[in-house]
This record gives sequence, C-alpha cells and structure tokens, in this order.
Amino acid sequence: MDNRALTRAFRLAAQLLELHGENPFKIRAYEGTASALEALSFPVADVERTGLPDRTGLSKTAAAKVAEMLDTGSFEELDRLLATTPPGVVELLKIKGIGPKKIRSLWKDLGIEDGTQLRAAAENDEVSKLKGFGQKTQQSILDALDFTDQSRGKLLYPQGEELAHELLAHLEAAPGTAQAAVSGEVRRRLETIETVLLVAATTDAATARQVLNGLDGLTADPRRSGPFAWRGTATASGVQVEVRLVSPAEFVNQLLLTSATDAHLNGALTDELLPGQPASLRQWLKREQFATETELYQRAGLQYIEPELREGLWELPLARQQKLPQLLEPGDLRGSLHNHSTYSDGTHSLREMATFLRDGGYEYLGICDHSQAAHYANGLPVERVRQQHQEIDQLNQELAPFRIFKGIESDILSDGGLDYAPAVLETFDFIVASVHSNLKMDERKATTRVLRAIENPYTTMLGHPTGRLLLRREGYPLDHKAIIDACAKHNVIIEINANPWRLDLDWRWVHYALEQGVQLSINPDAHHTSGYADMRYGVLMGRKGGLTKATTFNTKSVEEAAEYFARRKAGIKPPLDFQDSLFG
DNA sequence: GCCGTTTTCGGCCCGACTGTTTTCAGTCG
Repeated sequence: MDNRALTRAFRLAAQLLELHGENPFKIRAYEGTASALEALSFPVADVERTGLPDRTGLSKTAAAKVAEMLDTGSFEELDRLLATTPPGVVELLKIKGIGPKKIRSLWKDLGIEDGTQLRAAAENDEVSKLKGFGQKTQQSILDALDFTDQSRGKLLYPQGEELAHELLAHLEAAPGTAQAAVSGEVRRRLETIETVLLVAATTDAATARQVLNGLDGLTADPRRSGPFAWRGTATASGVQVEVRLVSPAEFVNQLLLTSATDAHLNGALTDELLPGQPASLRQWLKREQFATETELYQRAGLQYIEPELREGLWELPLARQQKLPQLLEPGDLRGSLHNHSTYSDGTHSLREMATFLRDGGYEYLGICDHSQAAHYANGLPVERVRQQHQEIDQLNQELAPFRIFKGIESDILSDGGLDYAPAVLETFDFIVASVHSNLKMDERKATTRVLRAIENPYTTMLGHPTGRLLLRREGYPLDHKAIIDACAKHNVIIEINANPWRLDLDWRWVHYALEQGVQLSINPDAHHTSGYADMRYGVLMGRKGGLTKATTFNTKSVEEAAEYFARRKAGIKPPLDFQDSLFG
C-alpha cells in the first residue's frame, strides 16, 4: 500500500466523520494525519512498524491506525464508519460542489441514499427547499451528477494504458496467439479512455476467449461478444474492454481499422481519383491485406502516419504532401519547468527536486512554487521568495552546470492581475501565470481575465489554460482561439500541463497554436520527484497535436533557455506604464 | 483526536467565494 492509498483512507475517514456530524476537532485530526502522510517523501510501507511515530511524526494512535492499514488494508474506525453509511451516500462524497455537511442534510432530511435518488429529488425541486440549499445549489447538483454520469466507466490515459498492457500480457501468453497489440483509444493516446481495445492474431480464438473469461477483474458480456470479438468491462472501473480476435493474416488490417477514427479511414486521399482507385484508407483495407502499417500508407500515396495522429483532423492533407512533422520524443526534453518544492505545497525540497532531475540527465529545473494568494497551497509571501532565491543562488553554484531557474506559479487574480508587485515580479527568471480561484466565471469574463494575464509583460508562460480536472471537473469556459492569438501576439509560451488529470492545453488546440507560432512547454507540475515522469503524458498529447522538438520550449539547452528568459525580461517596459494601462 | 503543559483539560483554526442568508455556513484549492 502506497502513501497515496493511506492518505485517501484517512481523508475518507475524515469526510465520513463529518458526514456523521462528529466532533470537528476529531475530523481535523484525521485530516491532519492525511496531510502528514501526503507530505512524506518516503514510502511509509517501508518503515518498521515500531519506528512509525518517530519516522512520520504521527501520534502513537494515528501511527497505530497506519500500521493497521498496512497490515489489513483498513482500520477499525474506518470500517465502522463505512458499515454505518449507505454505499451510495459514500459515493456522493465524490460530487464536486457539495460536501459532507450538505450530503448529511440530504441523507438525514430527505432520506437520499444514492445518486439516482438525489437526481430524482433535485428534478422534483425538493432539494432547493431544504435549509441551506436553494435553486442554484440544486442546479449545480444536477450539473455535477451529469458530469459524473459522463465520467462513469472512463479512465484517465495512464490507467487505460496500464490495463491495456496487463491484458496484452495475458493475450500474448495464451496458447495460439501469434501476435497481439494494444489498439483503439489507448493507441491513439486519448486523454481519457472509454474502451480499452486490443487486437490479437490467433489460431485458437476459443482459447483466447476462455483466457479472457477466466481473468479476475473482467466481466464478460456474452451478448455483445462473438466469435471474432470478446467484449466486456473491467469490473473495478466499469471501463469497456474489447478484444478483436483475428487470423494472423488479418492482423495488420485489423490493427489499422481499430487504431484510427472513421474520419481518418474515410478521408479523401486525392483530389481526383483514377478509375478503380480506392478513395479512402478504408477502401484500401477492404481490397488488400497488408503485412505492415507502413505498406498501407505507401500504397495509398501517403507519408506514414503515427497512430496518435489518426484522428482525421489535419493529418491526411499533410501526409499527401509528405509534410507531416517529425513528432517530439520524450528524449528531446532537456529541462523541466513548472515544478513545486516544500517552499509551497511540494513534497520534496528544492535540493531534492534539483538533484533528482539532474541525476535523470536533465540540464535545468524551473521551480514555480505557488504565489502569495494561494494560501491553501502555502503560497510564498515576498520574504520567502527572497529566501528561495538565495537558496537557488547557492544551489546553482554547487550544482553547476545544472541550473535552477527562479520561477513562480503566479495566481491570476480575479481581475487578471498577477500576484506580486512589479518590483517582485522582476526578480524572477520566468513566470507561469495560472488560474486557481474563482473558477465559475462565464466564458467572456474568464477569457478577459486570462487575456489580461497574457498581456502582462511579466507573464512568460500560461499555466494549465482551462483548469480542467479530467473526469472530475470541467474547466472554466475559455475562448481558446482568442487566448492562443494573444499568446502569439505577446510572445507567451503555453504550457501543456502533463499531469494526467489535466493534460491542459487540450491537444485539440495544439495544432492551431503551432500555426500561430506559439511555443509550447511540456510542464509536469510536479509536486514530488515522481511527478517528473508525467512529462511523458505531456509529450504524448503534444504529439497528437503535431508538436515537434523545434516548437517545444523545454527542448532548449540550459544556455538557450537562460538566454531566452534574459532577453524576454530585458524587453519588459518600465513597470509603471504597465500598471497605468492595467488599472486605468 | 491531539497537543502541551503553570499535568489532566482547554484550545485547536487558511481565506476567498458562493449561495444562502440577513449575518453566516459550506466548499474549495
């Protein structure tokens, strides 16, 4: 059991205590335990049980519960709370916008025990009549229920990829399998996965089906399955699973058919067709069996198209002209910008964050702790900014040629302003501007707000443009075109936040951003040394939009990045002019 | 529940925002 699972258990216990109306200070104690576990930079499971209180700083009783969790997967108090709460009510805790107190009221006053009953009550206008509720709360509950319904049975990309590879290993081991591959949405690298799809070439489809039927964690759906396709769901997540079973000769064709959208398969191949010439990739696939994917594209007169580009958006015309970009590779990245340390809400110290990245072969770290308005995330008052800069100067001497750039993730305030006075802003090498508060603006307001931040000469980079949390929270609505155009005009880099929950800028806008000449940066937003690995997901999303080494900011060498930051800073006009125009 | 101690119980606590109120509770990051 890892620290995250432990943290989740104690946070759940705290929420359940609140749901049951127990002592607020007891609740706070459990939350404190959760936060303490979250902040630990080593795996608690590795610690000797007797040394737990000393190593973790937890009280004896909390440490005992942690030990119980590690040994049994739960602890008595949590079991008791779960036993006395209907499972459907526990589920309601996941809904954004209502917390334990409101759920308690729905449960105790209206007898609501799950999401279905909650929806019915809201639709019958019963919820708005409860004390402390009103029309707006009722509507936001309905909206949130809609969002959870849409998210049900979907996985984030990394979870989908993991499941796909587990299944792949089972299929490859099955007798009769000649070849198997992950296809579908996972192969196309979609940010969320509805169906995990694999293709297996087998001489013994019956055995392959038996293997799948016998797998723990899968529920077969015989009604939707047939001789050439096994269909079902992953029991835990409810995500759809589909395995196409084909003869070895059909393998490549099936892989091609399942790893592209209809738009890609049906798109026109030429402007003028010769008689009898296939008009689309699908027609080629109907006519011939291919031994490799490259062969199909060659026969169709196209440059080879990587699976992640097979969306039917802009890749076919470019492939016709042999002008597809050489896509970014993870190995092209030479530094990592936008990361957190213990100065704000990160788990690892500045030194740990730096040396880990250096030892991983990177040339530079951009540290961007939260700015002062982000109290919840321990944002940095001016004094702590100065402290951090001193430490960075020391570390830079010690760790050279590795370099730490002085960054900040400045909150974009409600009026679009940045979170420090110009005199402070100018002490940073670069500034990532992100929205973290007041997320419910309409599109016009939200866009104006972000535009102001982009126009601010101190803004080097726009952080997670929409604030979305995939499968959890819609981003605020934004006029992407206006935002990207402004970034082009004001020479602001846009981040592809590589955290699997965010993947924001959305890959669908990457191509447009590149057309406008905007540079993108693959930023992990790491709060822990393990977070750097997320950069891979950012690379995958960038590739979907046609991102290349040349158009990615953090493929620059440390010297190039330093020079860019310096040059950009030198171009900033005197701060007073700007203040006048912003607030005048 | 936890901490700290003038040792056995009193105090513990982020601030902004929203939607509900008519002075504040709940939620969020």
